[in-house]
Amino acid sequence: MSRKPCCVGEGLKKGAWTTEEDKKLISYIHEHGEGGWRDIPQKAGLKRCGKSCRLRWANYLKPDIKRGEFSYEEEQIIIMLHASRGNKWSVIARHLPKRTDNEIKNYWNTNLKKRLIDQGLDPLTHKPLASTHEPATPKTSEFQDDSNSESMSPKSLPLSSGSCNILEISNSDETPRNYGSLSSKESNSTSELLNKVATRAASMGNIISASMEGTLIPSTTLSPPCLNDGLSETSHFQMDEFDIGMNFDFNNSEHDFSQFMEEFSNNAAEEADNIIGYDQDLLLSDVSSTSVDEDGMMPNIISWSNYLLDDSDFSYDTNQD
DNA sequence: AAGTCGTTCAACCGCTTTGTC
DNA sequence: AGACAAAGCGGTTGAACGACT
Repeated sequence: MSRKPCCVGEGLKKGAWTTEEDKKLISYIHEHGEGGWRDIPQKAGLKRCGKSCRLRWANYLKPDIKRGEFSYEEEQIIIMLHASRGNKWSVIARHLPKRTDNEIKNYWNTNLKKRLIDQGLDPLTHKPLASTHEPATPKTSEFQDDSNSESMSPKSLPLSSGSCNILEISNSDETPRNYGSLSSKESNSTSELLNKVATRAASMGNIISASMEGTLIPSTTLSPPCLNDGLSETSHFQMDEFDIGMNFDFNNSEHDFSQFMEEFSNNAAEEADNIIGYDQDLLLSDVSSTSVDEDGMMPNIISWSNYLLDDSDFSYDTNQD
């Protein structure tokens, strides 16, 4: 009665695919279409299990897959979505057309994760490492699993005790990126700055997440999830029970994002300063499936995240030094 | 030149979810 | 409702490669 394992068979090949195998698979799928993976190996003359065929096709051979370097916008979308969704690679992949979840996952683990760590941020929570003295990883929702992978990863270790080496941020990455506003200042106020950054990221993640889920509702008549079209009047943002607690007139500004975020981050940062163990549960309002207005979301995510990481006017109080 | 080490990423593994009968 | 197959998903592995000694 036990279920038949799908990939157990004699003479089944493992490991890297040859071009010959690729050709066979492509040719078969072109002729017969996707699906019926269990039977494909036999019919296509491949000594592979069906699962392996499906993965090879989905992650590599499929014609509409975009490969190669990730753009800056893509990186920021990944960071933003990861802040709100955690390791939901397939969810993140849905917002990066032509990228596979596997590729995003790899890119996160090999690049973005390290970059966050270099910035003194916990890649799990997107909060400053400096402020998380105890491994107070929120044991709720999807972040649990990654905590294990954190401890096992030799690549993600350790920052010099509690100090955030912010001056290295822009140099740790060969690609010129506009992190200058973060890296050009003295490091004494690093913790405070990073707290703000992390708070922003987490809060932005909240907003994006809520926006995608349709739970971001202004107390006025704005209808979710569209952020850009609906914000025609002063909107008071609220997510379920979580009241962001601010009003903003999106029409009355030349720099919507900066002003909104300035006000928003001040609010959030104050709260974060006062509340140790910023309630991560607020970030974890994941839903099983997300219906997203792609047209509405993409420009917003990009511009919002651009603001988050790019804005050279990032408020920074040097008097604290 | 040879050995070591670190990084990357395709592929695998095992579990979960979804669909069908 | 339950059993089963197929597909989806996320964590992990290991081969390949480049940098360094």
